[in-house]
Amino acid sequence: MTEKDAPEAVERRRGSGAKLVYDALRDEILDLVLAPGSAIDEVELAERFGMSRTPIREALVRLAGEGLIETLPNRSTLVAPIDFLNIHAYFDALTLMYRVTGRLAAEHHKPGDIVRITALQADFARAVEAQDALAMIATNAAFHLAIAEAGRNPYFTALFKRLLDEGRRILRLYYQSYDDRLPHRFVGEHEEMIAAIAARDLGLSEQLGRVHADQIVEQVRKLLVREERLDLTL
Amino acid sequence: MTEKDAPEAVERRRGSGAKLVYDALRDEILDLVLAPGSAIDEVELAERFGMSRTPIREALVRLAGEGLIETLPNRSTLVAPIDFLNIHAYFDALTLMYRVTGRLAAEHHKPGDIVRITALQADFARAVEAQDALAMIATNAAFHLAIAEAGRNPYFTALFKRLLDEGRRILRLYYQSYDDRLPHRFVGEHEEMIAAIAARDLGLSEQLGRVHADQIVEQVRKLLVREERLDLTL
DNA sequence: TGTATTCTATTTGTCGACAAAAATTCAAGA
DNA sequence: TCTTGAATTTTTGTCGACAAATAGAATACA
Repeated sequence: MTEKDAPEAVERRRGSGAKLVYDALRDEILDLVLAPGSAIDEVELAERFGMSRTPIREALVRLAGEGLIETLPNRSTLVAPIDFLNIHAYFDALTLMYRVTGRLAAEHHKPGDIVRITALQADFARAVEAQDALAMIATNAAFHLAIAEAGRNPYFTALFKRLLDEGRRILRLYYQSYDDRLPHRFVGEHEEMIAAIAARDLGLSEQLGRVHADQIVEQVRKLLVREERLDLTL
Repeated sequence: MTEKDAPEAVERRRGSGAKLVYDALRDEILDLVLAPGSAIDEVELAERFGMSRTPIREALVRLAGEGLIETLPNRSTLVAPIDFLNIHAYFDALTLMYRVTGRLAAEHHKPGDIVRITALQADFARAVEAQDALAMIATNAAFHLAIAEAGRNPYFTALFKRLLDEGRRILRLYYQSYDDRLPHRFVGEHEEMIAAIAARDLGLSEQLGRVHADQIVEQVRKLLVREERLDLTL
């Protein structure tokens, strides 16, 4: 039961190793448990998960493919830094995906979709009530991803998923100093979005997506400006 | 020099193995040298490239991350089939990316960009003159990717790259039976796009992107209808 | 003849080991 | 003390081997 050199090692089905490590590392990166820019030690991970380096490396290759880590050839691999220089490009892409997925969801959603989306929205509302920042971030991303999936365009869904992932790291900074009125506003906006999608109002769904995105962008922008000022005064 | 069991094996720098295999397989998949849906044999590839299965597997993991192959756990890995059921989603995404990258290129391009884009357009024009279908496809994709890069949004560029890649396989079918007037029309449209981008006319650039996309979508759609009819008459 | 079951063969996922490359330490000389 | 260069340690990329999982062949049974 107690193995000092393999804390998370358990009996697993063959073939599940890489996925296990991938999921664990992904969450730790997105929740900022692993600091952006910090080094990743393959051997350490192998010991921690109680497996050889082979499945660890497979997980790292997959993470690198999604831009969550960076591998320097023959040298260390790092947790991808948050690129504040390209933050404008990020906001552009995020806003467009909010609009597009909103519109497509209104166009292509099927009966079960609204049920799923509503359930995830309830999860988000609960997290807001409980003031659980990590849960807010995760449930918010799940909610918007469900809308994207209702739009039934895997290309947009994949990009949006990547953007929401990257956003989890930024929001993790944001929610550390959040104004607690804002999440409540998001709850209301989410409900408007669901109604517009259910009513198959393409234009309104897209517009609400844009408004919602602008809301978030504006808040993060304020946060960044404040951070910059803090940097300057140090 | 002659090694019967490792045709492509040569002295390489350490660390280049996976990339070599990745590039080679990627080209063979996109040029339809490897048939969509066909199985991939790791051992065979290892022998062909004269290396062990480890770097081969790394290349396969990366290709799977980009959706170019599909891995069935504990079973074979196959070249990703062309998904004609989702072709509508593909066209939607492609059209939007043509528009967005056109607009952003007009907004953010820097001096060197126009030079690069013009050079790639010249390559495309040459391929059209030479009636070299494979070259047309490759240079066309490179041209549009250069426009995307001038737009300086890595998220859009990455999605567009993936779409253009996937498109290479579809166009490979298309150009087997192409009407030779069409590529010439594309040459003219490309030149209009360059002019609009250089003039920093955001609206026109976006509109030309849309027109260009519609052009391609319409042609591929016609092709698909024809193929369907052929299927029915068999 | 058709179906179920055991056996065999192929293929995949994982492992431990080794060598190349880089990072680090240490020593020598200015 | 600082720089240069050699020696050592650490870390990565690759390899060959083995075992689990599956597919296919062979056999038994109805």
